[in-house]
Order: sequence, then C-alpha cells, then structure tokens
Amino acid sequence: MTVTLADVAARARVSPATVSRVLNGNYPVAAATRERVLRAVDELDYVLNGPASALAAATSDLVGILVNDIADPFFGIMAGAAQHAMGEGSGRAGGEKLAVVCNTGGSPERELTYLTLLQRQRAAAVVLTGGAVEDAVHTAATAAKLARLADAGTRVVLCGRPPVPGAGEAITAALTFDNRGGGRRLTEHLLTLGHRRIGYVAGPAERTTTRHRLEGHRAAMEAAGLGGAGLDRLTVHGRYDRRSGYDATLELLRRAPDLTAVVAANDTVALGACAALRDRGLRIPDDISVAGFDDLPFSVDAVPALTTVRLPLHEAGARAGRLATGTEAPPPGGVATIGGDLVVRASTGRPAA
Amino acid sequence: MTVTLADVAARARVSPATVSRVLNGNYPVAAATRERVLRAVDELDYVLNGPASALAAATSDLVGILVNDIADPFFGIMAGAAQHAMGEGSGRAGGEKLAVVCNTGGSPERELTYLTLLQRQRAAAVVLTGGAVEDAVHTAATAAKLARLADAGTRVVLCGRPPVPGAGEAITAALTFDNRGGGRRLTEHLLTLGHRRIGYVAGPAERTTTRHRLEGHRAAMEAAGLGGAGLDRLTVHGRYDRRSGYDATLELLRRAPDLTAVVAANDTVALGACAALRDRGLRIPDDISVAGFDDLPFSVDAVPALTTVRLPLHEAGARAGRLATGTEAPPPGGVATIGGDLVVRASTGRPAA
DNA sequence: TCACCGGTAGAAAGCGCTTGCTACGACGTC
DNA sequence: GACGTCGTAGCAAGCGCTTTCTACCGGTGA
Repeated sequence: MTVTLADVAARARVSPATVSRVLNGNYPVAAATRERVLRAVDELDYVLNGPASALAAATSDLVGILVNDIADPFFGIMAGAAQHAMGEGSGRAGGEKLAVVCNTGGSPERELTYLTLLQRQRAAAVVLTGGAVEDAVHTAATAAKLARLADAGTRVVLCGRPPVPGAGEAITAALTFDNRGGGRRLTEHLLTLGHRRIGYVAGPAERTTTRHRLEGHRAAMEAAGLGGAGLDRLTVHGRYDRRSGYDATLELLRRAPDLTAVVAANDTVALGACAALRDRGLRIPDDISVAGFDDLPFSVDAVPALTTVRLPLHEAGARAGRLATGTEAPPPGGVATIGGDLVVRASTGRPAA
Repeated sequence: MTVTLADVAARARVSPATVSRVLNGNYPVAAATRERVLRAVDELDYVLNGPASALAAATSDLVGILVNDIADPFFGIMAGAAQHAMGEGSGRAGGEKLAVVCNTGGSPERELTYLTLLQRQRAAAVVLTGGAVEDAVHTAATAAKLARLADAGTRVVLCGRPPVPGAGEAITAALTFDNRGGGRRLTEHLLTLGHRRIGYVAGPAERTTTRHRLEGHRAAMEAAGLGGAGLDRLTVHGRYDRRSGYDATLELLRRAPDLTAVVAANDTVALGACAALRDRGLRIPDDISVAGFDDLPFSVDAVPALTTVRLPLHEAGARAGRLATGTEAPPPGGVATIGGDLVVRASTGRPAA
C-alpha cells in the first residue's frame, strides 16, 4: 500500500542503502545515481517514514516549544519566531525540523506531560518559554526531566525563563528577560513623574516572572523611600489576563481610592486595569496613570496608548530557535539576559495635583 | 545507556511482550504481573520509545494543528481549545496525544511542508484551521496531500475552513464558519442604523475567509439597493493585521471622505481602522462607525467597544479536537456550519446626519 | 603490467517495539 | 480420568530505515 524505501530502490534499480544515502545527503553518491533515485522518489511520491528513520538513526527532527498560553500573543510571537528561525536553519533539503508548539496552560503537570511526550518522541530539542512555577516539587521534577532529556541528546533551551535550579548541566542555553530591571525602570518613570501612591496588579504569586517584575517595582519604591508594609496593601495578585486585571484594579481602588498610578503585570492586565478605571469614571492619564509590560502589538493601539516595557520577543524567540537547532552557539556560560526598553506613551502622566 | 522495554522485562521477570501489553492495556494481563511490570517501569524510569512504537504499530500519537498565524489569538484560541479537548479524550493512561501546533504563516508552501512532515511522522490526525488560499494549483496540491494522509489512516479535520474542493473523501469532518451570513448581518446592522456609505477593509484577496465575509457584506448592500460598481471603490484589501487595517482605512478615506461607516475584515484590522480614523480626527461612533469580526477578547476592551460578529472559536476548536481524536462522531455529511452572532457594542451608531 | 587507491554501491545487521500464534497450566465437564 | 476451555505469558517475525563493513571498478604510479 504505502511506498517504502525499497520500492524506490527497486524503481531506481539501486539498493535501499543508496536511496537512504541520497535522501540524507551525507555520503557520496554519483550524480547520475542520485538523479535516478530522486526521479523515482518523485514518481512514486515517496515520503520517508519518520518513525522508522528516527528509530534506525536514533534521532528525530521534532522540536517542541512549550508555552503557557497559546492564545496569548506574548507566547505566540516567541513561538512563531522560533518556529520560523528553525525553518531557515538547515541548508539541506530534507533537513526540515518539525517545530511544534505545546500549550501547557500554565500547568506544571501538563508541562511535565509534554516533556515526557517529547522525550518519548526523542525530540531533537525542547524550548521552554515563559516564567516557571516556583514550587520545590515541580522544580525538582522539571530539573530531573530536563536532565534525562539532555542526556538522551535533546537540546534544551529556555526562552524568557530563568535557569532551572538544579538543571544547570542539562540546559543548552537560557535566554532570560530582565524582568526585574524592567519593572524597576517602569516604576522609576512613574516616580519621576511625581507619583507616590502607586498600585501594583501582579500576576500569579508563584511564578518567577511575577516575582521578578514585582521585585523591580519594589526596589524602585524602596529606593524612593516608599518601601515598607504599605507595599503589600497596594499589591494585588491575579492571573495574566484581562479579566483578572479588571478585578484586581477594582480591589486596588477599594483599598486605596487615592491611587495616582497603577502598574500592571503585563499589557493584557493593563488593558483590564484601564477598563476598570474607566468604569469607575477615572480618566487616563489625567486622573490616574497606567503602565503595562511586554509591549504587545495592541498596546500602541490602546486608548490612551500604553506606557510599557518593550521585550524583544521576536528576537528572543528567533534566537531560541537557532539555539535549538544548533545554528547559533550558546552564549558564554549558557545564560544570556535580555533587557527591556521603557516605552513611554500616553497612559502615564503627572499626577493630578 | 537508555532503558528499553527489554530492560523492564528483565527486571519484572517477564517477556518484553508482556511489558508491551501492560503498557498498552489492550490484552489481558494478570493483576500481579501488571503490578510487577509497572513497578519496574517506575523504578527504571522507563519512557517508551515513540518512534519504535510507531514503527511497529504503524500508528502514532501525534496530532498536528495547522494555523496561519500563531501570534493571532483567533488561531491561538482554537488551537488551545483543540489541544485541550484532546488531552481529555482518552481514558487510558498512556493514551496521551501529542497535540502540536504548526505555524504556516499563511503560506501555502509551508502548509504543504508541514503536511508532509506530519505525514512523515504518520500523524494520527491533522487539523487545518482558518481560511484557505484560493489558488487552483495549491488547492489541488493540498487536496492530493490530504488524500494521501487520509489513506495512510490520518484523520483530517477542518476547523473554520470550507471543505477542500476535490478532497471530499479524505476529510473526516469540516467545521466551517458562516462567514457569509455573519458578514451580511453585520452590514445589515449598519444599514438599519441608517448608514449608506460603508467602506470595507478586506483581508487578502485570495483567501476564502476574505471572500465569504466580503460576499456577505455585498449581499446586504445589494439587497439594500446599494450594489453596483461603487462597491469596488469602497473595498480595500490588505492583510489580517492591525497595520494593514490602518493603512487601508486611510486609503478608504482618501477614496471616499464622506464614509459614515467602516466594516473591517476582523477585529484586529478594526483596531487599526479605529486608530486611523482617530488620527484623522474622527470620533467613533459619532462621526463614523466601525465594525469588526470574530469578537476576540480585546474587542470588548477597545475604546469604544467593538461591534462585531462573535465566532465560537473555543467551541469550534474543542469540537475539532474531539473529532480529531475520534471522541466525537463527525456531523452528518461530514460538514457542519457554525454560525456567528452579531454583537452590537459602542463602536457603531447612527450616522451623523 | 601489477599492486594500490579513491570513489561508489550493496549486503546485512540491527534500532526498540508490537502482535499473531503457540504453549501451558488450571479448571470444569462428561 | 481424559479432554476441551479459558486465561496468561512467551516466541519470534517483522515494521522501514540507517550504517558499518565489504566489494567492486577504473585509474595511477612504480
């Protein structure tokens, strides 16, 4: 029924070995022979059997990209860039990688499940994007899983996620965002404008990204002499989505009606915050300033346009893709920190009085 | 080095066959034996070799989901839902599907490439989402490829894409959106409000989605006696992104400064349109109305909130996922049309005068 | 002219798993 | 007490490919 290597070989009047070599292009084959084989492949519409090939060669061309939320452009952009970068990668014809993205939904269990599935497929590489959950058990489990992947020859690259504690060896390269620095600069911007009562709508408490951004914010606040217990009251945790930003902002307003600025965990949350503030009759930035993080495409279109920290998601994703295919050498020490740029737009201004 | 089935068998003091059967759970194995095998699997931290298993069984647990743009929530939502639905699917332990999403970037070539790659992996199913490119050559190539996939046993399901001409047999199920009907109702809404000079910012000319939505729009216009050649002048094609919506709207305004409403190909484009109108000093909806399509999450947050056609992306994706895993029976005739609901919000109102 | 060599192609041994078929107790039945 | 029968487990033959090792051929330098 299905066409096999042997069929092609028969048609081209060569041995299966030769066909394999033509297809893999890593062994000298006379031009005339190659030609004949290629023609047979074409005529028979032959497609290599991936599993068989993977089994025999003990390698595969599958690359997994794990994301927390596939419906979130933050991940979509990185994943798309990574996938694209891999497509470019290999020069040789059949060398296509099957770059696939797996949606963990932010669940560490699903993350582990996907890692196992990829391990099962003997994936060539795995790219983990986004913040990690900070839970000792899961961190250890993840580290162990990554270690097993690594010594099965799978390349492991982290994109926008800090190095996994205890998995140092296993990781090919880690591209981490300077969330702390970005958070600090963002709040410094607000402080410079004259704000003193600044609320913070944070992401889920147990995520690294959440913690780092919040730490940056607090560092800035403390440096301005605004530290202390009050900060906790002005921080509300939630999910990284619009709805959560909306609710958290309402809660923030309830706790401190005299806020002059709200910093959101990311742009999506900031959008929710804006909606909440508007619904409360507050004008942005006249009555209250709002700032986001990430600079997703829609942020410039928000009304008013969002002040935020731009993360080079596209570049980071592309680089992760190249790292995963081995097209690019890992940074010295395996870890590279990627900074974010403060982008000041219309959603932040001087406080009212 | 790596643990194999045989190692597990040795440790559990049974034959490899028995281990395989325990793992696959499709053959009676005595409870005590099963127990022993499972313990060995655990102790050895054994992970099945996917390629080997796929080769021997001539099936795999890979399911591919093809999307046009992974950074676009329209696709992200469907893909996420599909992936999630597959996770639920199988009751049995090892029955996890590796649902992966592949980003074609809207390129028919890449789509074909991914289909080949999935065919090579002997994927269990393939889900194609989003509109197709209407090009005779590519349509034929796609139909042929789908046919080959189908008779290699791969389930093919279409989600938000019309049936592929010439691939009827090959397709397990097609879930198509009623883009035409939605487009018509949207424009009818505008007409009812009293608009007569309505511009249309369309998507790429050669896509089915674009054509269907536009046809719906025009059907409504013609029914209102507003058909004819003028329609072409009031239609500008572009990509399905914000930037394109911005530019196209400017062009539209240039052609017909007296427009009272703009219908956009989708919500993202509508956002760009809003930005352009605002930059031209027009107020929405006082000076001009704007409508989108899809009802993506951010649409309700736009200022003003976007009037649009809600597509049940989540449900469609989930259903596609179930269809792909065989959890749900295909609709009669293999094709189901999914309607969209008109959602009237603040971005549309009566024309100025 | 002959041994040797670079360049190509083939033979065959797996890669790790699944599964049809066989084997073998332990029962139940006539 | 002999013989089906049922429930379980093992044997062994591949699945389709890669790759090592071997073989062959025409040309070359001695």
